[in-house]
Amino acid sequence: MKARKRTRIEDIRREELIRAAHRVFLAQGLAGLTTASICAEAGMSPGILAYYFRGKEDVLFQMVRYNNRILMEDIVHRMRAAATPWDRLVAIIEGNFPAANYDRAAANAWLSVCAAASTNPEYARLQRTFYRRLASNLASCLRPVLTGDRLDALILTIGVMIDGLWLRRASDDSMTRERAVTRLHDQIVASLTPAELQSLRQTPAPH
Amino acid sequence: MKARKRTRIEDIRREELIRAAHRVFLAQGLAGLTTASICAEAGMSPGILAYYFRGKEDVLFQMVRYNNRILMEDIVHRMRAAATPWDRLVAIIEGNFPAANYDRAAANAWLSVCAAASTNPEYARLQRTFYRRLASNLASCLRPVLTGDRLDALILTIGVMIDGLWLRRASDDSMTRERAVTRLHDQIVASLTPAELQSLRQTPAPH
DNA sequence: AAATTTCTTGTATGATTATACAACTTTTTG
DNA sequence: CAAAAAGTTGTATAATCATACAAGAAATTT
Repeated sequence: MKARKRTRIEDIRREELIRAAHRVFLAQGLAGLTTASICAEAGMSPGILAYYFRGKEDVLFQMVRYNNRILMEDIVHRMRAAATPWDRLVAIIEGNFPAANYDRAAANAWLSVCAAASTNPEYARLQRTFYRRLASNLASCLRPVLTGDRLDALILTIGVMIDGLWLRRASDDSMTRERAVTRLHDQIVASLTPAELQSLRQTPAPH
Repeated sequence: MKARKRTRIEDIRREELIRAAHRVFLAQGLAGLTTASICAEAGMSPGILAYYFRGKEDVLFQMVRYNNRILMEDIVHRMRAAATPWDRLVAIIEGNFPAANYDRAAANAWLSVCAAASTNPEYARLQRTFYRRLASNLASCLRPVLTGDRLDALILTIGVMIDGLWLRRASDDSMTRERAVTRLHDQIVASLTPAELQSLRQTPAPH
């Protein structure tokens, strides 16, 4: 009983703080995240952070994990609702450009994590995990029609273009979500033969 | 005589400081750039910076302009040495992945500027100028065989992939320069018909 | 309800860092 | 060479911010 209750409150506060950090993150990137700004967003006193976390870095890291997790869960959810491999592919693309979020601020947030990954091995590991999952999701859609080098190549191109389109968003307001999704969409269509494409659109999705 | 001499020393110091800032930048990204680190790298006292610049932001901004300028000059130089439009295209690609520089640190540097662009309109303007020049260089290679939407689409894909491949480099050491260049190269080949490709390889470069 | 544990607050401390500036040195001018 | 101007130094100052912590409030236990 004692251990249960303590654990529950601890978990609640930790999650509140992580979610508050995440809101600040999406609005201002890693640079806007100060101990004070996180606690203020959560409606708590600045001292509380040290009580529930080892320090600011601890919150930041868990917040980025949280960010990647909800992104990935959303994508998996979209994929489950898709009937064909092609629809699953579209689900991945649209999930990587959330309608409510494709803006300068979110681009900044994403880029600041990528920049951190080049310095901090823990963040780099997180990013690689994210890319591995993306690659695995893409492979599950494309394997019916592609194998070997062509499969690897298209997976890399798609992943790289997703990042590149986010990066472009950081400085170019004319890069709308629609433009990004369409460009990626068309590029994939152009990378497949009509027969391959038709096969993706007709075969039902696996399990 | 008086004005000449003063201007000369001013220009020398300014350039020394900008170049010093650029070395720190390539090694540590924008985050590593403190007034002290710049001046130490230049072998000067920390106070000197305020004498020749309005402040730290002033140096940083001019340093990024310097960075973009030498990058673009290198690309133009490579393009001049190319005989066919195809070779000019390869020159652009290779110029965007300088052999000596495609590493984690440089990726961090580049990303930190892109992240800054999402917050700071001046940096955003700089980036857009850079992309516009890249697009114009690509167009000069591709216009012999492509027009309209297909031209625009390929230009966007190439630009976006360059950035995406840099971004991937930040967290993935297995993303070598060769892999990046090859992927981009192959993607362009796959986006053109054999006839278009042959035309690019045979037609001599304009002027 | 008293004692104890858990939780929360606000502030103090120390580190980092941009900037201003007074003092000093070197170069230029007359 | 003396005076003035230009260039350079090192430090003082003030701002920002992460972290530690003492003190107090709330909840739980006995």
